[in-house]
Amino acid sequence: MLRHYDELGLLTPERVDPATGYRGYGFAQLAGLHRLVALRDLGLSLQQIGKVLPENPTVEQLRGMLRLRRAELADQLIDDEARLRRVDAHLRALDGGAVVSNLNVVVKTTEPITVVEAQGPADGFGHEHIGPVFDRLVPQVLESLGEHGPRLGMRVAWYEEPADDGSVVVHVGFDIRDQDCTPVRPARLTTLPAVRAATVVHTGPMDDISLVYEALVGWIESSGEQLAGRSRELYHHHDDDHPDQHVTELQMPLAN
Amino acid sequence: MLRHYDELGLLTPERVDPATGYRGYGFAQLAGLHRLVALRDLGLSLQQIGKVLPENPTVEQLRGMLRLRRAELADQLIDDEARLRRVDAHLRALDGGAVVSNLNVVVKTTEPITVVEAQGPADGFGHEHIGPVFDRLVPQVLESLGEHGPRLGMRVAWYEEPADDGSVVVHVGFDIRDQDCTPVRPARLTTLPAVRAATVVHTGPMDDISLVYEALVGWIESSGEQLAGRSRELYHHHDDDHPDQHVTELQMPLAN
DNA sequence: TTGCTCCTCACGTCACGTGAGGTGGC
DNA sequence: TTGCTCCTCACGTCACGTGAGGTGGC
Repeated sequence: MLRHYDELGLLTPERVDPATGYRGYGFAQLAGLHRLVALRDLGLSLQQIGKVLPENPTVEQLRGMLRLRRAELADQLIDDEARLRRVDAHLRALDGGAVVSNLNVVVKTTEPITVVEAQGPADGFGHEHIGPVFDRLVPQVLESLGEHGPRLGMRVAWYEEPADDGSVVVHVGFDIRDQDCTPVRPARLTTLPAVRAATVVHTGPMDDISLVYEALVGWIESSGEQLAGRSRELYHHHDDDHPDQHVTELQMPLAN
Repeated sequence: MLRHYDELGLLTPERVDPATGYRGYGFAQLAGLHRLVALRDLGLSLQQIGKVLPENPTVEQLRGMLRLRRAELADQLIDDEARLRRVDAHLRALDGGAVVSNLNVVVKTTEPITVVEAQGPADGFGHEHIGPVFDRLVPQVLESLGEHGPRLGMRVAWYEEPADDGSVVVHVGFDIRDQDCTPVRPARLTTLPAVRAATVVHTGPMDDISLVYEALVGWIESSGEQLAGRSRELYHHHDDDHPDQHVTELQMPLAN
């Protein structure tokens, strides 16, 4: 440690034997070392310490550095508390005998997505209700673009708040990246904003998706997070001939 | 990031172009990447992740790994909270217009010290009371060792709880490291146990020491720590001809 | 022919810890 | 002569990020 501090010029030995190179420290240096260690124990980097150690700095400089450090520590505490709750959420999910493959919930901030979309009502959330509505809406979107439409990317779906009778308004669209596009009639352009969301990637047929929904909702509750807004489904890869290879991402927006 | 994971064998591309070396990933790999990222976000190392990623591990293994991580995180939270309080204590000391040179309080666990010591009463804590008692006790210790005593190290002093009239029992001794020694009569062998303590190094005459005491007590209070046991004074370097070069360390034991 | 994307090294980050190989004074 | 302490490189840690220099396909 002392060799390291010598090398960085933070604590130069009082004397160095010219023949052997032995470092010799004086009693007067103990206070300097002590201060160095004190600052290091606050989590300051040696570079920062180097700035305030020798040229005795103003109280204002010290205060500024400590305030900065205070803010960093406070942020880190918040992050680590959230991390701890996420670990707990995974542990509880394991104890609950996870139905869906576990340990794959990621909290992330999504990118905004611009989609051409159409909407329509369904009688409920079940696959049997939603599937036919998709089959009706998707052609609507494609037709709205005419001959020279943009190249369509990933399919995306989301749902409005369900009515009292359980019916929901379904939205289906396609990512168009940054291409220009002016869809007609029922179809329209929508930009899904960036959100912080709990996300899961589901591989397999859509029949299972309700289990994934349940698991994700349970995970969010036990992680101390709060749902804020409607879920999104991203169809990264859907080949109708191989439903077991479907790759779907579920995103549930979180408060904050 | 993907290159790094490929190199570590955590996520091998589905296909690599033999001519160009271009990495190609399949949709089926998205779930694996997602799980990897999920585990990384919990703060697990890539090495740990490597152990549970491919060979699908038992729930017990996963639970063990998460429990371990949980404990690490909890410890880290406690440490960081204490660190934050220390930063705050320094900030408050700065605002209070620190009398003694600041930012040099270190919380550390001391080594045990074995000393030959003698004790005697003083009328109070002031330098004027303590000084003469030292002058009387030190020769007592030296005489107790006879001709071939151990080589004496650093001088150490500590104090018993003061009586109602303000008088205190003063202890003075010398570090004998690991040498054997059988002192006679009033002097005796004492081992000061290892303690967690808030410590300050004071450079200069002992007249100032009461200010250092005050500052240290204030710092401890505002750092959220608690005093536990009597202070110690370590006289690292005392040359009577140069009192301004005295190097004294003050140690105040803390709870925990 | 010009961009563009992706490739492979190789080095930097942060605060040391840990050998390897060597040496002066007891 | 044998230990002992201290010395100087040099490399490893951890998860990538960042150039430098190069290349195949549009």
